[in-house]
Amino acid sequence: MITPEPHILEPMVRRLAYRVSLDAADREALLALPFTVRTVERGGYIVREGDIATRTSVMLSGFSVRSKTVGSGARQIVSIHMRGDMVDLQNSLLDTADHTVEMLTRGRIAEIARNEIWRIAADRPMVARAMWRETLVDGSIFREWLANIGRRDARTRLAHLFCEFALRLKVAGLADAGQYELPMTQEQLADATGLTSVHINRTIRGLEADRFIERDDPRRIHIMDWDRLAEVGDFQSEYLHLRDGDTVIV
Amino acid sequence: MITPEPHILEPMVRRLAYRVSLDAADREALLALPFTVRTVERGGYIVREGDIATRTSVMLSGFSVRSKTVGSGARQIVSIHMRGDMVDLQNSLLDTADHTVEMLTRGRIAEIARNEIWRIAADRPMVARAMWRETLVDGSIFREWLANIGRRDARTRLAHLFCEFALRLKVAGLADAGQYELPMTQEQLADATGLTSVHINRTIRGLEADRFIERDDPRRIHIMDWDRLAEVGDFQSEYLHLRDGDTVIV
DNA sequence: CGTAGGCTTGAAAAGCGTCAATAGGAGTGG
DNA sequence: CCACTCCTATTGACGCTTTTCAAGCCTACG
Repeated sequence: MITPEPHILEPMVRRLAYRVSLDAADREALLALPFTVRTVERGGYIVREGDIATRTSVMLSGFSVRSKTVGSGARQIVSIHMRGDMVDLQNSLLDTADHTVEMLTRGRIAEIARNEIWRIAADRPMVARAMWRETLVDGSIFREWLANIGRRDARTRLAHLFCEFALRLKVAGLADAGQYELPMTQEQLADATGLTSVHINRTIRGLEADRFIERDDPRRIHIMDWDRLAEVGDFQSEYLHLRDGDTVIV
Repeated sequence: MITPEPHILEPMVRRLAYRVSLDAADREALLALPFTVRTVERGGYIVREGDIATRTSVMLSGFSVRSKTVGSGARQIVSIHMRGDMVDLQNSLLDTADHTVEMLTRGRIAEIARNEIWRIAADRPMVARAMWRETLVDGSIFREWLANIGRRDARTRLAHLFCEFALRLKVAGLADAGQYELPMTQEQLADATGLTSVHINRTIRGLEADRFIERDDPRRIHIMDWDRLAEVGDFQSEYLHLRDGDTVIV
């Protein structure tokens, strides 16, 4: 018996169909999009500040971050991307990229020309709707991050990020139970939370000391008790706009 | 001679046509959208967290802010809206609002049913494109705010906000030279920048002492020298995606 | 087996928050 | 028109969270 090879763009279709119902023709049209696959090393760039946007990149594997650099040289990570995310849908209508997208780990991306995206959006209303929805969820996450960085202390901020990670990984099918491998260094966690790596270290160790999480290896997070972690992280999953079953970790 | 009464939705059309070219038919279709006008008092709500989104509100006059409240009770303002902004385009595809929109000043809004927005977007590709672009610019501003709050110190953060305000007011035709009336209290500025009102006060006074700005009345900001303020605020206007002529204050 | 990147920890400093008190102005009711 | 209240702005004193600077350690990898 032969299992048919899954289509490379399958993660994108799965994502778009997550909360908008796409019919067979929609799915077929999506899978028929012309694309090129590229493997990018850890630290490699998908988009650089100032680039002219000509294509959208779909994450197939690995993790990437979108970041901005301020005048002092400090960096702020504004979003984290994983399998299924369409990384540059955001910028497809704007002239030049105002940020950088960089791989956190080695991974593969599928690049789709911008005009192909526009064409399918014009032809297939439900696909347009699904993509539109993705960007709105993105915006919702940006707003939550603003609240997180602007108004929560270090412990809450970090616990919140760990919760978000857990759910998004679960939805992307990349982690199951309450444990996962963090794809970020403590310095990157610092850039994502608006803290310093030293303070991230102390805060992680504090969460560990108080048994919210456990780590065998510095990057492997075990969530001891989802409810407790969500509480200390002031985490409510609504902003991720997930399906009901996906809003908690068992 | 009679000057024809300008149409109430004119500010919205002007905004949408700002960087996407809309033809006469597009404009007509936009102006033909059914709407209801509502005057909202200072402190009144346009959207409340948990509301089910059924309509989009176009700001006709006055100012509003979008905010989220965290567990500790602290509030984070995530965006500021003025004439021409379509406040709820963001949430039109998502189930329930994950934030609140509140008037900073008395003002008028035009409410348009969500399905009307969808209809015109489906019928008129360039209108869809213009609205899509608006939400992308919104996202770009969220990202800049994340960098601002996460990685800049209080003085830079506040100066940056003052610069953004100056340009947006100018583009909306609400302020001309380098001076404007701030529609926000210092406490609201604090909620927008992730600081406290006490520290905002000290920071404003510092900017004043060093002659970046002048104030006769606590709310009236005079920008002494745009280049200096932009420098201290680490402000580069690209993220607002304005037309070339609109990127500086005379 | 040496080097580099990431993690960890200590000590001290700085920026920003908290608490508290005062003052001015706008609106309100008598 | 005055007394009263509420809201906003302002300032001082103090304290705490987070940063900065610095050093040591571990592990992966060439």
